[in-house]
Amino acid sequence: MDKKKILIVEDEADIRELLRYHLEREGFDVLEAGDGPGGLALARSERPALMLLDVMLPGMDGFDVLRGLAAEGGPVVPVLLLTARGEEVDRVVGLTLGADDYVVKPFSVRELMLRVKAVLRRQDRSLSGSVLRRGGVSLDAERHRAEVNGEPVALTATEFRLLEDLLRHSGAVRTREQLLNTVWGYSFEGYARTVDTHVRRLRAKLGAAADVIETVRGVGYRLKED
Amino acid sequence: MDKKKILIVEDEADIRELLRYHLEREGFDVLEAGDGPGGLALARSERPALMLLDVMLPGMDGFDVLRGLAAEGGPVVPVLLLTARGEEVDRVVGLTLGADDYVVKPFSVRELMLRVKAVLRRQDRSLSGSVLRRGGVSLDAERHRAEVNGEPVALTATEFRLLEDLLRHSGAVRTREQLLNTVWGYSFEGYARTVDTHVRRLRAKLGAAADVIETVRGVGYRLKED
DNA sequence: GAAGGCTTGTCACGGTATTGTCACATGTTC
DNA sequence: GAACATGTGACAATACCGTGACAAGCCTTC
Repeated sequence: MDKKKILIVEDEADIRELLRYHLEREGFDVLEAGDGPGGLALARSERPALMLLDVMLPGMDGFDVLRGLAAEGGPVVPVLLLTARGEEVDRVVGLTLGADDYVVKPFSVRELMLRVKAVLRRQDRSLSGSVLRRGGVSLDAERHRAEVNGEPVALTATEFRLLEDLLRHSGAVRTREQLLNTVWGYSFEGYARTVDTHVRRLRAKLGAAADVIETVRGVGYRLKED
Repeated sequence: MDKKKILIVEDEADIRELLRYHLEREGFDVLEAGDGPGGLALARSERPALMLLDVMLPGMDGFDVLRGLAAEGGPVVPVLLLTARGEEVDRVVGLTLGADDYVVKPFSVRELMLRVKAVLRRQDRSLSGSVLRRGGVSLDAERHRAEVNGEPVALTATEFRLLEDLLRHSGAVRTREQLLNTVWGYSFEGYARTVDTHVRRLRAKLGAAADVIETVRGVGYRLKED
Protein backbone atom coordinates (compact mmCIF):
# COMPACT_ATOMS: atom_id res chain seq x y z
CA MET A 1 0.00 0.00 0.00
CA ASP A 2 1.66 3.15 -1.12
CA LYS A 3 -0.01 6.52 -1.40
CA LYS A 4 -3.53 6.68 -0.09
CA LYS A 5 -6.25 7.56 -2.54
CA ILE A 6 -8.64 10.33 -1.75
CA LEU A 7 -11.74 10.97 -3.83
CA ILE A 8 -13.14 14.47 -4.15
CA VAL A 9 -16.79 14.76 -5.16
CA GLU A 10 -17.51 18.42 -5.74
CA ASP A 11 -19.11 20.30 -8.59
CA GLU A 12 -17.10 23.50 -8.35
CA ALA A 13 -13.86 23.05 -10.25
CA ASP A 14 -12.08 25.76 -8.24
CA ILE A 15 -12.59 23.93 -5.02
CA ARG A 16 -11.61 20.62 -6.55
CA GLU A 17 -8.43 22.25 -7.73
CA LEU A 18 -7.70 23.74 -4.35
CA LEU A 19 -8.26 20.46 -2.58
CA ARG A 20 -6.24 18.50 -5.09
CA TYR A 21 -3.34 20.88 -4.67
CA HIS A 22 -3.20 20.57 -0.92
CA LEU A 23 -3.89 16.87 -0.76
CA GLU A 24 -1.17 16.07 -3.25
CA ARG A 25 1.21 18.21 -1.30
CA GLU A 26 0.48 15.97 1.66
CA GLY A 27 1.34 12.93 -0.40
CA PHE A 28 -2.09 11.63 -1.33
CA ASP A 29 -3.28 10.32 -4.65
CA VAL A 30 -6.25 12.39 -5.71
CA LEU A 31 -9.30 11.32 -7.70
CA GLU A 32 -11.99 13.73 -8.77
CA ALA A 33 -15.64 13.58 -9.68
CA GLY A 34 -17.85 16.51 -10.57
CA ASP A 35 -21.17 14.91 -9.77
CA GLY A 36 -22.84 12.23 -7.70
CA PRO A 37 -22.99 9.35 -10.15
CA GLY A 38 -19.38 9.87 -11.14
CA GLY A 39 -18.38 9.90 -7.49
CA LEU A 40 -20.22 6.69 -6.76
CA ALA A 41 -18.66 4.98 -9.75
CA LEU A 42 -15.16 5.99 -8.70
CA ALA A 43 -15.78 5.02 -5.09
CA ARG A 44 -16.87 1.62 -6.30
CA SER A 45 -14.01 1.02 -8.71
CA GLU A 46 -11.13 2.66 -6.86
CA ARG A 47 -12.00 2.06 -3.22
CA PRO A 48 -10.39 5.27 -2.00
CA ALA A 49 -9.19 5.55 1.57
CA LEU A 50 -11.42 8.56 2.02
CA MET A 51 -14.07 10.48 0.16
CA LEU A 52 -14.56 14.22 0.47
CA LEU A 53 -18.17 14.73 -0.40
CA ASP A 54 -19.91 18.00 -1.09
CA VAL A 55 -23.51 18.06 0.03
CA MET A 56 -24.75 20.55 -2.53
CA LEU A 57 -24.41 18.80 -5.85
CA PRO A 58 -26.63 19.33 -8.87
CA GLY A 59 -28.89 16.40 -9.60
CA MET A 60 -27.86 13.62 -7.28
CA ASP A 61 -26.80 15.33 -4.07
CA GLY A 62 -24.38 14.25 -1.36
CA PHE A 63 -27.02 12.46 0.63
CA ASP A 64 -28.05 10.43 -2.36
CA VAL A 65 -24.43 9.43 -2.77
CA LEU A 66 -24.28 8.37 0.86
CA ARG A 67 -27.42 6.32 0.42
CA GLY A 68 -25.94 4.80 -2.68
CA LEU A 69 -22.84 3.76 -0.79
CA ALA A 70 -24.86 2.33 2.05
CA ALA A 71 -27.01 0.35 -0.37
CA GLU A 72 -24.00 -1.48 -1.74
CA GLY A 73 -23.15 -3.17 1.49
CA GLY A 74 -19.53 -3.78 0.49
CA PRO A 75 -16.48 -2.46 2.30
CA VAL A 76 -17.25 0.95 3.71
CA VAL A 77 -15.68 4.08 2.27
CA PRO A 78 -15.03 6.67 4.97
CA VAL A 79 -16.68 9.97 4.12
CA LEU A 80 -15.90 13.50 5.16
CA LEU A 81 -18.81 15.79 4.31
CA LEU A 82 -18.40 19.34 3.08
CA THR A 83 -21.44 21.33 4.06
CA ALA A 84 -22.26 24.97 3.62
CA ARG A 85 -22.52 27.09 6.69
CA GLY A 86 -25.79 26.99 8.49
CA GLU A 87 -27.06 23.84 6.87
CA GLU A 88 -27.69 22.48 10.31
CA VAL A 89 -30.19 19.93 9.26
CA ASP A 90 -27.96 18.72 6.51
CA ARG A 91 -25.14 17.76 8.76
CA VAL A 92 -27.50 15.87 10.97
CA VAL A 93 -28.88 13.89 8.09
CA GLY A 94 -25.38 13.35 6.76
CA LEU A 95 -23.97 11.96 9.93
CA THR A 96 -27.04 9.81 10.34
CA LEU A 97 -26.41 8.41 6.91
CA GLY A 98 -22.95 7.29 7.85
CA ALA A 99 -20.51 10.11 7.18
CA ASP A 100 -17.52 10.06 9.51
CA ASP A 101 -17.12 13.75 10.02
CA TYR A 102 -17.93 17.01 8.33
CA VAL A 103 -16.37 20.37 7.68
CA VAL A 104 -18.33 23.55 7.28
CA LYS A 105 -17.70 25.74 4.26
CA PRO A 106 -15.97 28.06 3.95
CA PHE A 107 -13.36 25.91 5.64
CA SER A 108 -9.76 26.60 6.52
CA VAL A 109 -7.54 24.35 4.48
CA ARG A 110 -5.47 23.62 7.51
CA GLU A 111 -8.42 22.42 9.50
CA LEU A 112 -9.66 20.30 6.64
CA MET A 113 -6.29 18.61 6.32
CA LEU A 114 -6.23 17.90 10.01
CA ARG A 115 -9.64 16.31 9.86
CA VAL A 116 -8.68 14.27 6.84
CA LYS A 117 -5.72 12.90 8.71
CA ALA A 118 -7.77 12.33 11.83
CA VAL A 119 -10.29 10.21 9.94
CA LEU A 120 -7.53 8.23 8.25
CA ARG A 121 -5.75 7.70 11.53
CA ARG A 122 -8.88 6.33 13.11
CA GLN A 123 -9.24 4.02 10.17
CA ASP A 124 -5.67 2.81 10.43
CA ARG A 125 -5.81 2.19 14.09
CA SER A 126 -8.94 0.11 13.93
CA LEU A 127 -7.26 -2.07 11.36
CA SER A 128 -3.88 -2.81 12.84
CA GLY A 129 -2.90 -3.42 16.42
CA SER A 130 0.04 -1.28 17.29
CA VAL A 131 2.53 -3.89 18.50
CA LEU A 132 4.68 -5.43 15.80
CA ARG A 133 6.85 -8.50 16.42
CA ARG A 134 9.28 -10.65 14.59
CA GLY A 135 11.92 -12.86 16.09
CA GLY A 136 13.10 -11.37 19.34
CA VAL A 137 12.23 -7.88 18.20
CA SER A 138 9.04 -6.13 19.25
CA LEU A 139 8.01 -2.61 18.50
CA ASP A 140 5.11 -0.67 19.92
CA ALA A 141 4.27 2.15 17.56
CA GLU A 142 1.83 3.90 19.84
CA ARG A 143 4.19 4.01 22.79
CA HIS A 144 7.21 4.39 20.62
CA ARG A 145 9.06 1.64 22.42
CA ALA A 146 11.28 -1.09 21.04
CA GLU A 147 12.50 -4.27 22.72
CA VAL A 148 14.92 -7.03 21.91
CA ASN A 149 14.28 -10.23 23.85
CA GLY A 150 12.35 -8.23 26.41
CA GLU A 151 15.09 -5.68 26.92
CA PRO A 152 14.19 -2.12 25.94
CA VAL A 153 16.31 -0.58 23.23
CA ALA A 154 16.66 3.16 22.71
CA LEU A 155 16.14 4.01 19.07
CA THR A 156 16.23 7.41 17.48
CA ALA A 157 13.21 8.65 15.55
CA THR A 158 14.62 7.66 12.18
CA GLU A 159 15.80 4.26 13.32
CA PHE A 160 12.38 3.65 14.77
CA ARG A 161 10.55 4.53 11.57
CA LEU A 162 12.96 2.41 9.57
CA LEU A 163 12.44 -0.64 11.75
CA GLU A 164 8.71 -0.03 11.75
CA ASP A 165 8.60 0.02 7.97
CA LEU A 166 10.60 -3.18 7.72
CA LEU A 167 8.38 -4.86 10.29
CA ARG A 168 5.22 -3.79 8.53
CA HIS A 169 6.57 -5.38 5.37
CA SER A 170 8.01 -8.41 7.10
CA GLY A 171 9.51 -10.86 4.67
CA ALA A 172 9.25 -8.49 1.72
CA VAL A 173 12.25 -6.77 0.25
CA ARG A 174 12.26 -3.01 0.59
CA THR A 175 14.38 -1.14 -1.89
CA ARG A 176 16.34 1.89 -0.85
CA GLU A 177 13.97 3.97 -2.92
CA GLN A 178 10.92 2.63 -1.12
CA LEU A 179 12.52 3.14 2.24
CA LEU A 180 13.48 6.68 1.38
CA ASN A 181 9.93 7.41 0.32
CA THR A 182 8.19 6.00 3.36
CA VAL A 183 10.71 6.51 6.13
CA TRP A 184 12.20 9.79 4.99
CA GLY A 185 9.21 11.15 3.08
CA TYR A 186 8.45 11.80 -0.53
CA SER A 187 10.20 15.11 -0.53
CA PHE A 188 13.55 13.75 0.58
CA GLU A 189 16.14 14.16 -2.12
CA GLY A 190 19.35 12.61 -1.09
CA TYR A 191 21.93 9.98 -1.23
CA ALA A 192 20.35 6.52 -1.50
CA ARG A 193 23.10 5.00 0.58
CA THR A 194 22.04 6.99 3.57
CA VAL A 195 19.76 4.04 4.12
CA ASP A 196 22.76 1.76 4.54
CA THR A 197 24.15 3.84 7.33
CA HIS A 198 20.91 3.75 9.23
CA VAL A 199 20.58 0.03 8.75
CA ARG A 200 24.02 -0.31 10.21
CA ARG A 201 23.16 1.79 13.24
CA LEU A 202 19.94 -0.10 13.69
CA ARG A 203 21.71 -3.46 13.54
CA ALA A 204 24.22 -2.26 16.09
CA LYS A 205 21.46 -1.34 18.51
CA LEU A 206 19.56 -4.56 17.95
CA GLY A 207 22.61 -6.45 19.23
CA ALA A 208 21.87 -10.14 19.34
CA ALA A 209 18.93 -9.75 16.99
CA ALA A 210 20.90 -7.77 14.42
CA ASP A 211 20.47 -10.49 11.84
CA VAL A 212 16.69 -10.05 11.57
CA ILE A 213 17.55 -7.41 8.99
CA GLU A 214 18.81 -9.22 5.93
CA THR A 215 20.67 -7.62 3.07
CA VAL A 216 19.33 -8.52 -0.34
CA ARG A 217 22.22 -7.81 -2.56
CA GLY A 218 21.43 -5.61 -5.52
CA VAL A 219 17.92 -4.87 -4.26
CA GLY A 220 17.61 -3.64 -0.71
CA TYR A 221 16.80 -4.90 2.78
CA ARG A 222 14.34 -7.37 4.17
CA LEU A 223 13.15 -8.53 7.57
CA LYS A 224 13.84 -12.18 8.17
CA GLU A 225 10.79 -14.37 8.34
CA ASP A 226 10.21 -16.61 11.31
CA MET B 1 -27.10 -5.72 33.11
CA ASP B 2 -29.93 -3.98 31.31
CA LYS B 3 -29.40 -1.17 28.91
CA LYS B 4 -27.89 1.97 30.26
CA LYS B 5 -30.04 5.06 30.16
CA ILE B 6 -28.70 8.18 28.58
CA LEU B 7 -30.44 11.50 28.87
CA ILE B 8 -30.16 14.12 26.17
CA VAL B 9 -30.84 17.72 27.13
CA GLU B 10 -30.80 19.77 23.97
CA ASP B 11 -33.21 22.24 22.47
CA GLU B 12 -32.61 21.50 18.80
CA ALA B 13 -34.77 18.59 17.79
CA ASP B 14 -32.48 17.67 14.88
CA ILE B 15 -29.55 17.10 17.10
CA ARG B 16 -31.62 15.18 19.62
CA GLU B 17 -32.71 13.01 16.76
CA LEU B 18 -29.18 12.46 15.57
CA LEU B 19 -27.94 11.57 19.03
CA ARG B 20 -30.86 9.27 19.72
CA TYR B 21 -30.26 7.43 16.48
CA HIS B 22 -26.62 6.74 17.17
CA LEU B 23 -27.00 6.03 20.86
CA GLU B 24 -29.75 3.52 20.27
CA ARG B 25 -27.63 1.88 17.61
CA GLU B 26 -25.00 1.43 20.29
CA GLY B 27 -27.51 -0.21 22.55
CA PHE B 28 -28.46 2.55 24.95
CA ASP B 29 -31.87 3.56 26.24
CA VAL B 30 -32.45 7.17 25.31
CA LEU B 31 -34.37 9.85 27.19
CA GLU B 32 -34.87 13.34 25.85
CA ALA B 33 -35.54 16.76 27.24
CA GLY B 34 -35.82 19.97 25.28
CA ASP B 35 -35.02 22.35 28.11
CA GLY B 36 -33.28 22.69 31.44
CA PRO B 37 -36.13 22.10 33.88
CA GLY B 38 -37.29 19.08 31.92
CA GLY B 39 -33.76 17.72 31.97
CA LEU B 40 -33.40 18.18 35.69
CA ALA B 41 -36.71 16.46 36.33
CA LEU B 42 -35.77 13.47 34.21
CA ALA B 43 -32.32 13.27 35.77
CA ARG B 44 -33.97 13.16 39.16
CA SER B 45 -36.61 10.59 38.36
CA GLU B 46 -34.72 8.32 36.00
CA ARG B 47 -31.17 8.48 37.30
CA PRO B 48 -29.60 8.01 33.88
CA ALA B 49 -26.09 6.61 33.57
CA LEU B 50 -25.09 9.68 31.65
CA MET B 51 -26.45 13.04 30.64
CA LEU B 52 -25.53 14.80 27.42
CA LEU B 53 -26.05 18.44 28.20
CA ASP B 54 -26.10 21.31 25.76
CA VAL B 55 -24.72 24.50 27.22
CA MET B 56 -26.80 26.86 25.10
CA LEU B 57 -30.35 26.31 26.19
CA PRO B 58 -33.10 28.90 26.21
CA GLY B 59 -34.06 30.03 29.68
CA MET B 60 -32.25 27.79 32.13
CA ASP B 61 -28.87 27.05 30.51
CA GLY B 62 -26.54 24.10 30.90
CA PHE B 63 -24.64 25.61 33.76
CA ASP B 64 -27.84 26.25 35.65
CA VAL B 65 -28.70 22.60 35.18
CA LEU B 66 -25.29 21.61 36.53
CA ARG B 67 -25.82 23.82 39.53
CA GLY B 68 -29.25 22.34 40.02
CA LEU B 69 -27.78 18.85 40.05
CA ALA B 70 -25.07 19.87 42.47
CA ALA B 71 -27.60 21.44 44.80
CA GLU B 72 -29.48 18.19 45.19
CA GLY B 73 -26.62 16.41 46.82
CA GLY B 74 -27.92 12.95 45.92
CA PRO B 75 -26.10 10.41 43.77
CA VAL B 76 -24.19 12.21 41.06
CA VAL B 77 -25.26 12.03 37.46
CA PRO B 78 -22.28 12.00 35.08
CA VAL B 79 -22.46 14.79 32.55
CA LEU B 80 -20.95 15.23 29.14
CA LEU B 81 -21.19 18.84 28.04
CA LEU B 82 -21.89 19.94 24.48
CA THR B 83 -20.38 23.36 23.94
CA ALA B 84 -20.25 25.54 20.87
CA ARG B 85 -16.96 26.22 19.24
CA GLY B 86 -14.85 28.88 20.82
CA GLU B 87 -16.66 28.98 24.12
CA GLU B 88 -13.35 28.32 25.77
CA VAL B 89 -14.28 29.71 29.08
CA ASP B 90 -17.41 27.63 29.17
CA ARG B 91 -15.45 24.43 29.23
CA VAL B 92 -13.56 25.42 32.28
CA VAL B 93 -16.64 26.66 34.06
CA GLY B 94 -18.42 23.48 33.08
CA LEU B 95 -15.73 21.19 34.33
CA THR B 96 -15.51 23.21 37.50
CA LEU B 97 -19.22 22.79 37.98
CA GLY B 98 -18.88 19.03 37.79
CA ALA B 99 -19.16 17.96 34.17
CA ASP B 100 -17.11 14.88 33.32
CA ASP B 101 -16.06 15.83 29.87
CA TYR B 102 -17.07 18.09 27.06
CA VAL B 103 -17.35 17.93 23.32
CA VAL B 104 -17.08 20.96 21.12
CA LYS B 105 -19.74 21.52 18.47
CA PRO B 106 -19.71 20.83 15.65
CA PHE B 107 -18.60 17.43 16.80
CA SER B 108 -17.97 14.27 14.87
CA VAL B 109 -20.43 11.59 15.89
CA ARG B 110 -17.68 9.05 16.19
CA GLU B 111 -15.77 11.21 18.58
CA LEU B 112 -18.84 11.84 20.67
CA MET B 113 -19.57 8.13 20.91
CA LEU B 114 -16.02 7.44 21.98
CA ARG B 115 -16.32 10.01 24.71
CA VAL B 116 -19.66 8.70 25.86
CA LYS B 117 -18.15 5.27 26.25
CA ALA B 118 -15.05 6.68 27.89
CA VAL B 119 -17.09 8.46 30.52
CA LEU B 120 -19.18 5.37 31.20
CA ARG B 121 -16.09 3.22 31.43
CA ARG B 122 -14.54 5.58 33.88
CA GLN B 123 -17.70 5.54 35.92
CA ASP B 124 -17.76 1.77 36.01
CA ARG B 125 -14.17 1.40 36.91
CA SER B 126 -13.88 3.86 39.69
CA LEU B 127 -16.77 4.50 41.98
CA SER B 128 -14.33 6.76 43.74
CA GLY B 129 -14.76 9.30 40.99
CA SER B 130 -13.06 10.20 37.75
CA VAL B 131 -9.54 10.61 39.01
CA LEU B 132 -6.62 9.98 36.75
CA ARG B 133 -3.36 8.92 38.35
CA ARG B 134 0.15 8.11 37.36
CA GLY B 135 3.17 8.16 39.55
CA GLY B 136 2.73 10.83 42.18
CA VAL B 137 0.43 12.84 39.96
CA SER B 138 -3.33 12.72 40.31
CA LEU B 139 -5.85 14.74 38.42
CA ASP B 140 -9.51 15.03 39.24
CA ALA B 141 -11.32 15.99 36.08
CA GLU B 142 -14.58 16.47 37.89
CA ARG B 143 -13.26 19.00 40.33
CA HIS B 144 -10.64 20.40 38.04
CA ARG B 145 -7.98 19.74 40.61
CA ALA B 146 -4.47 18.39 40.40
CA GLU B 147 -2.17 16.99 43.09
CA VAL B 148 1.45 15.93 43.30
CA ASN B 149 2.18 13.52 46.15
CA GLY B 150 -0.96 14.72 47.88
CA GLU B 151 -0.07 18.38 47.61
CA PRO B 152 -2.47 20.44 45.51
CA VAL B 153 -0.99 22.14 42.49
CA ALA B 154 -2.54 25.15 40.78
CA LEU B 155 -2.72 24.59 37.03
CA THR B 156 -4.02 26.94 34.41
CA ALA B 157 -6.75 25.79 32.04
CA THR B 158 -4.35 24.92 29.26
CA GLU B 159 -1.93 23.13 31.53
CA PHE B 160 -4.81 21.13 32.91
CA ARG B 161 -6.08 20.03 29.53
CA LEU B 162 -2.56 19.16 28.46
CA LEU B 163 -1.91 17.02 31.50
CA GLU B 164 -5.33 15.46 31.13
CA ASP B 165 -4.64 14.48 27.56
CA LEU B 166 -1.30 12.98 28.47
CA LEU B 167 -2.85 11.07 31.35
CA ARG B 168 -5.67 9.75 29.21
CA HIS B 169 -3.09 8.42 26.81
CA SER B 170 -0.70 7.24 29.50
CA GLY B 171 2.33 5.55 28.05
CA ALA B 172 1.51 6.52 24.49
CA VAL B 173 3.49 9.11 22.65
CA ARG B 174 1.54 12.21 21.74
CA THR B 175 2.92 14.23 18.89
CA ARG B 176 2.82 17.99 18.95
CA GLU B 177 0.22 17.83 16.20
CA GLN B 178 -1.99 15.51 18.17
CA LEU B 179 -1.69 17.64 21.25
CA LEU B 180 -2.51 20.78 19.31
CA ASN B 181 -5.57 19.08 17.86
CA THR B 182 -6.98 17.77 21.09
CA VAL B 183 -5.80 20.30 23.65
CA TRP B 184 -5.98 23.42 21.50
CA GLY B 185 -8.59 22.33 18.95
CA TYR B 186 -8.62 21.76 15.22
CA SER B 187 -9.01 25.37 14.39
CA PHE B 188 -5.88 26.43 16.22
CA GLU B 189 -3.38 27.76 13.73
CA GLY B 190 -0.12 28.22 15.38
CA TYR B 191 3.38 27.40 16.22
CA ALA B 192 3.90 23.71 17.02
CA ARG B 193 6.50 24.54 19.60
CA THR B 194 3.95 26.29 21.71
CA VAL B 195 3.43 22.81 23.08
CA ASP B 196 7.01 22.75 24.36
CA THR B 197 6.51 25.88 26.34
CA HIS B 198 3.45 24.52 28.03
CA VAL B 199 5.17 21.25 28.79
CA ARG B 200 7.93 23.22 30.39
CA ARG B 201 5.50 25.18 32.52
CA LEU B 202 3.68 22.03 33.45
CA ARG B 203 6.89 20.29 34.46
CA ALA B 204 7.88 23.26 36.55
CA LYS B 205 4.61 23.09 38.45
CA LEU B 206 4.80 19.35 38.90
CA GLY B 207 8.03 19.86 40.81
CA ALA B 208 9.36 16.54 42.06
CA ALA B 209 7.15 14.63 39.65
CA ALA B 210 8.29 16.63 36.63
CA ASP B 211 9.85 13.56 35.08
CA VAL B 212 6.53 11.79 34.57
CA ILE B 213 6.43 13.72 31.31
CA GLU B 214 9.03 12.19 29.07
CA THR B 215 10.39 13.77 25.94
CA VAL B 216 10.54 11.44 22.96
CA ARG B 217 13.02 13.15 20.75
CA GLY B 218 11.86 13.68 17.20
CA VAL B 219 8.36 12.51 18.03
CA GLY B 220 6.64 14.22 20.92
CA TYR B 221 5.86 13.71 24.60
CA ARG B 222 4.79 10.73 26.63
CA LEU B 223 3.64 10.04 30.15
CA LYS B 224 5.97 7.69 31.95
CA GLU B 225 4.63 4.24 32.61
CA ASP B 226 4.56 2.80 36.09
C1' DG C 1 -11.76 52.56 33.26
C1' DA C 2 -7.06 52.31 34.84
C1' DA C 3 -3.71 49.41 36.94
C1' DG C 4 -1.77 45.23 37.78
C1' DG C 5 -1.37 40.41 37.67
C1' DC C 6 -2.03 36.09 35.31
C1' DT C 7 -2.17 33.40 31.23
C1' DT C 8 -0.79 32.41 26.74
C1' DG C 9 1.55 32.25 22.24
C1' DT C 10 6.01 33.48 19.91
C1' DC C 11 10.51 34.00 19.30
C1' DA C 12 15.70 33.75 19.56
C1' DC C 13 19.59 31.49 21.54
C1' DG C 14 22.58 27.73 22.69
C1' DG C 15 23.83 23.01 23.82
C1' DT C 16 23.49 18.47 22.21
C1' DA C 17 21.88 14.30 19.99
C1' DT C 18 20.95 13.03 15.54
C1' DT C 19 21.66 12.73 10.80
C1' DG C 20 23.57 12.76 6.03
C1' DT C 21 27.60 12.36 3.46
C1' DC C 22 32.00 10.88 2.14
C1' DA C 23 36.25 8.04 1.69
C1' DC C 24 37.83 3.85 2.27
C1' DA C 25 37.56 -1.17 3.59
C1' DT C 26 35.53 -5.38 2.84
C1' DG C 27 32.78 -8.66 0.53
C1' DT C 28 30.45 -10.87 -3.49
C1' DT C 29 29.76 -12.18 -8.23
C1' DC C 30 31.31 -13.40 -12.56
C1' DG D 1 41.15 -10.42 -10.30
C1' DA D 2 37.89 -6.90 -12.15
C1' DA D 3 33.64 -4.79 -11.34
C1' DC D 4 30.30 -3.82 -8.41
C1' DA D 5 27.69 -3.71 -3.96
C1' DT D 6 27.65 -3.21 0.81
C1' DG D 7 29.92 -2.38 5.51
C1' DT D 8 32.55 0.84 8.44
C1' DG D 9 34.55 4.87 10.68
C1' DA D 10 34.73 9.60 10.91
C1' DC D 11 33.02 14.22 10.69
C1' DA D 12 30.48 18.39 9.79
C1' DA D 13 25.86 20.15 9.31
C1' DT D 14 21.57 19.98 10.98
C1' DA D 15 17.47 19.30 13.65
C1' DC D 16 15.62 19.22 17.94
C1' DC D 17 14.64 20.57 22.53
C1' DG D 18 15.04 23.37 26.87
C1' DT D 19 15.20 27.95 28.35
C1' DG D 20 14.56 32.91 29.18
C1' DA D 21 12.28 36.82 27.63
C1' DC D 22 8.50 39.47 25.96
C1' DA D 23 4.19 41.35 24.29
C1' DA D 24 -0.69 40.83 23.77
C1' DG D 25 -4.90 39.49 25.74
C1' DC D 26 -7.83 38.75 29.58
C1' DC D 27 -9.59 39.10 34.19
C1' DT D 28 -9.79 41.10 38.59
C1' DT D 29 -9.59 44.83 41.64
C1' DC D 30 -9.81 49.18 43.03
